[in-house]
Amino acid sequence: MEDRDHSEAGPVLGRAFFVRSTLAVARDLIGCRLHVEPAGGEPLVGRIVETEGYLGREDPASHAAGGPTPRSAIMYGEPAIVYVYLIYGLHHCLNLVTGPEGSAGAVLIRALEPERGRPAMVRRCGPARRPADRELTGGPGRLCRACGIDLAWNGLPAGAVAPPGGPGRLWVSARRGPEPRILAGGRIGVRRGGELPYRFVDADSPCLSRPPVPLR
DNA sequence: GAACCGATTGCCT
DNA sequence: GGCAATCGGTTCG
Repeated sequence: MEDRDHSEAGPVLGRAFFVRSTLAVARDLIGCRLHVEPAGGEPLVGRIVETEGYLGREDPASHAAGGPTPRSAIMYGEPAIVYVYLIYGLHHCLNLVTGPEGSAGAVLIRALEPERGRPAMVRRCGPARRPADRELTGGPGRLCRACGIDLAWNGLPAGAVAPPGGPGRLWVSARRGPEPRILAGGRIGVRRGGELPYRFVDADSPCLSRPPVPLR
């Protein structure tokens, strides 16, 4: 079947998917779909096209480097938990905890292709008239803004029922459709550990925050 | 307590 | 290409 309908969501990915090695999860998330249902808002779906793996204690670029702190403790916990932090006092970044408890791995979701709820994303974007997809969800801060993700989402289990009074719910569904052309390259914006090939992109996506960074 | 910093973005020259 | 914005977390005294 060449023209299958890919609009139907694949199975929801659970603990078994996220408990694997951080880099395997980061790579396999490319082409999967992120579903976000903010409390009282409309459902949003985006195709994941850019991720970065952050290993645990031994990864100098990770918040988990050098042992747990109050902020990074969540990375040392169970996989499939949402880790959100504020960067530069301005932007939020969405991560999913990976690997077995104690390994402190996480995958940063860096870019999406909007598939559902685009008008709501544009509304959160502010006064810009006709933003391109890349301006909406191409970049970790941008995609959080588009989806309404902030610190209130920190600690939420992906796939769980929305807790009363909580920010909403969020989950990831398995890849459907053609196999993406996945490229690995250097991570963006990190001071130490940037030369490691821990960033994964769908090479054919127009929504990447930056082009693939080749490693020499 | 105070100082410093960052897994970013948008606007400036 | 440069750089300011802005604040929670971390570190240091």
